[in-house]
Amino acid sequence: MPRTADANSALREKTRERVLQAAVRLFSRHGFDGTSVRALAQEAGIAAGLLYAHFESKEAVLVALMQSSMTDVARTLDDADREPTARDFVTTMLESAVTLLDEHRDLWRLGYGLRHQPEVLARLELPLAQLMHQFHQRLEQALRQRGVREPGIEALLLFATVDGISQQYVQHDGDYPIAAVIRAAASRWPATAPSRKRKADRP
Amino acid sequence: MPRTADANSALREKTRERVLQAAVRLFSRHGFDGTSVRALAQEAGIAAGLLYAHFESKEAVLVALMQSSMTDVARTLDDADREPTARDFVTTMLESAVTLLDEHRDLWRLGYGLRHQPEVLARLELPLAQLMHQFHQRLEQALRQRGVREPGIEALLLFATVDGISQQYVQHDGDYPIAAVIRAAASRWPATAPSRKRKADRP
Amino acid sequence: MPRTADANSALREKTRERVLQAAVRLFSRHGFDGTSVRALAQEAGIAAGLLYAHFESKEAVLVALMQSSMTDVARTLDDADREPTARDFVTTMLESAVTLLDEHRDLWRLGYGLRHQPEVLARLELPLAQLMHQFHQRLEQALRQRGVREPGIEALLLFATVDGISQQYVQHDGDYPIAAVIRAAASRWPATAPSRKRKADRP
Amino acid sequence: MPRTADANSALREKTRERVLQAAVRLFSRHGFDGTSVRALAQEAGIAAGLLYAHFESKEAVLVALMQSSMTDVARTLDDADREPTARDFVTTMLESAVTLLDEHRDLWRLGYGLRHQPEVLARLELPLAQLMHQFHQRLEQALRQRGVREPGIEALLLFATVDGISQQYVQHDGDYPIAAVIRAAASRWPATAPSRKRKADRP
DNA sequence: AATGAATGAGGTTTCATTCAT
DNA sequence: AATGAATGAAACCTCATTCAT
Repeated sequence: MPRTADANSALREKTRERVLQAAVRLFSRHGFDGTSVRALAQEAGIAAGLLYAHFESKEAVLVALMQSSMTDVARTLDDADREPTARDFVTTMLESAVTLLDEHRDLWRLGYGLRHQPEVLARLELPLAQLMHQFHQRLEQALRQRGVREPGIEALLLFATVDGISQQYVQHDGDYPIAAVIRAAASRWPATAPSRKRKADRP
Repeated sequence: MPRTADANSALREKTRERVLQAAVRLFSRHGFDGTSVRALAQEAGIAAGLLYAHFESKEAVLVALMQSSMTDVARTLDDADREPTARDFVTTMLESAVTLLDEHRDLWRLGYGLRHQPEVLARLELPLAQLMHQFHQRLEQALRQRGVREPGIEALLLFATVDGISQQYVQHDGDYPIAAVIRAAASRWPATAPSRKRKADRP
Repeated sequence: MPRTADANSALREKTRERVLQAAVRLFSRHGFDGTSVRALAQEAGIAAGLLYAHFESKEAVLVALMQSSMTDVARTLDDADREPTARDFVTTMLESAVTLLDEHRDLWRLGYGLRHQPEVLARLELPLAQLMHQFHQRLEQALRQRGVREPGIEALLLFATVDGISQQYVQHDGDYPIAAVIRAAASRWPATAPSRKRKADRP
Repeated sequence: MPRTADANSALREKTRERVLQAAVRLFSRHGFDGTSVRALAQEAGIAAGLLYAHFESKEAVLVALMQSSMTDVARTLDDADREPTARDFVTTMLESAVTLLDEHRDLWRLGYGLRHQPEVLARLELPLAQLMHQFHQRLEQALRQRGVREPGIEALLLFATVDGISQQYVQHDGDYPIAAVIRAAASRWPATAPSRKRKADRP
């Protein structure tokens, strides 16, 4: 009689997870092309062939990885959106980003490396541009609601700042005075809540 | 009968240049591993074998490329250093960076892609960390001289901001309100010159 | 509690049969190497591993198939042997062959494909040459008994003709005027029964 | 300075030819799938990689082979078409076929093996059905001109006979009384030239 | 009897690099 | 300086087969 369906399912999940974890580690260090499937399988502790029972191709592993990273992004905004003032918003967003980076440092390093290769991105069919657009929209809206003038431009600047700080933080790998930098960055934004006018309460 | 030494030398230089230009284009689009020597030679209009008369290896082409990009960075600082106030310093540095990016967009894309792969960087023997350290030192010094408090932290923030804006600018490929973003970014920095105290004129 | 031995045995037989049928279909279309065990198992509706409870290897499936086809051949001769004249003998043999081909078209296609690869045949250990020799012997004997002169040569010709017609018939897959061709082929052979002389009754 | 264009061209041609010859030998013995590219290259005396400078894929080698074999077929008909009577036509066609088979025995063995695998043929995009149709048309026309009644059916029979004899001949590899079989086969066809009526000279 | 996860050898193909000319 | 045929290592992936359950 076969293994129980449950046992099988657990087995599959475990292996899949090991592959993904090995992939983050190796891809982020040696690059996607610099990581052979054999090396990947070895790091995951499985036979090379088995990888293809879980992923269609080496590329599919990368795609799975990046997709999981893309859903993570929105969280920083969700966290920040609870703050009333622009300054707190920025602070929280940066702190949330740092938490994220601490958890998934390698995954993000990988993403940063991929971002600037259009043909590669196209092959992976990741909706990156679309995601960034949505992110910017939400940023602009958040800043407008907190009384920031020129929220479109300011959103771009904030995005760039968060992105820049994040990359520096990831790159310095430990010895980066992130708290102080966050404080300095946030101090550039107004600490006062906007006068309580929203769409709804116009006279 | 041999060509004159001069003519030969000029030919060499021309071919070398064509290879480098082809390399920026292809590496930045398809990645280093995604570009075959054959494709590179074809794009440069030469036979594959000839490439090895000019470069030791495919990797050496990449190294030559990155080195040329690294020397460029200092220019933004040189330009900015002539400005008296922090705000003008930031403005000029960003404007200078944009000029640089306009000229060498692909080269920078390539660099951004490489930056986060430690093992790859190690193989290329590029003194990236060292360069970034120097750059930070100069930034800190520049800010201190212009009366900025906590110049160490502020230098980090400025670096991150310039880096973030640059990447966004490169990535948006044309439709980025760079002037407005620069203005917004610079507006965060003091517009007044420091009281005229330099090293020399302490009592 | 175990199933009864009978039920088990019937199950085994059914599964085995399904595998064989799936194998004819797939092997004949995609070739032996072009058919994976996985695909074979799927077509048979069983798990890949189970195949090995019924056959030693993928090759063993092929061997079983070909053996079953080889025993079939003799039937055409058995059928034809009842006819008194050479012409009827040929007619019946061809008609019997057509019946066989209609029943096992794919199996024969498969066999035709294998026939000309000596090293493959050797690996399968099919006594093909031996079988063809026996077949030829019986043909020669049959023709001699029906008064055909040079029965050895004529047997070769008859064999070739039956073989050629059979392959054309299989290949045309439906639109082949087989009846007319059989008539034309048979018309080449004498329609008279031999005078009732056998070995024994020479003076 | 590069090799002369001529020298290069000769080099290429030589290598290509060696690959093709190695391919006939190996494919015909072990089958297409049973022959690895490595084995093929070794038999051809070249490095495995070089094969791909001459052929797009292993499959392309097979296609090149089969194409060359297909042009050969028409020759047997050209030869036979010079004969005035049906019997001589058949004799010459068979003799011509034998010459062909002697020259390209392995190539034809290969073809016979491929013929019955529809999906494989489809992938190779060989116009086999079309070719066989043309061949049949020419046969029918030839027989009609030589006064054979029911030339359509007779052409099919002749085709099958030639095909059958050819395969037997190839398969017996030496010890086949081909001359006698040809004589026996041809004796079935009328030895008289048709009364000299052609389309044009009807009253 | 039956399942399907797992293995690891071997398949085709690509590619950086060398070398004869 | 320049060519492109040739090499051979290594890449990705498939597959027959085994094995725990």
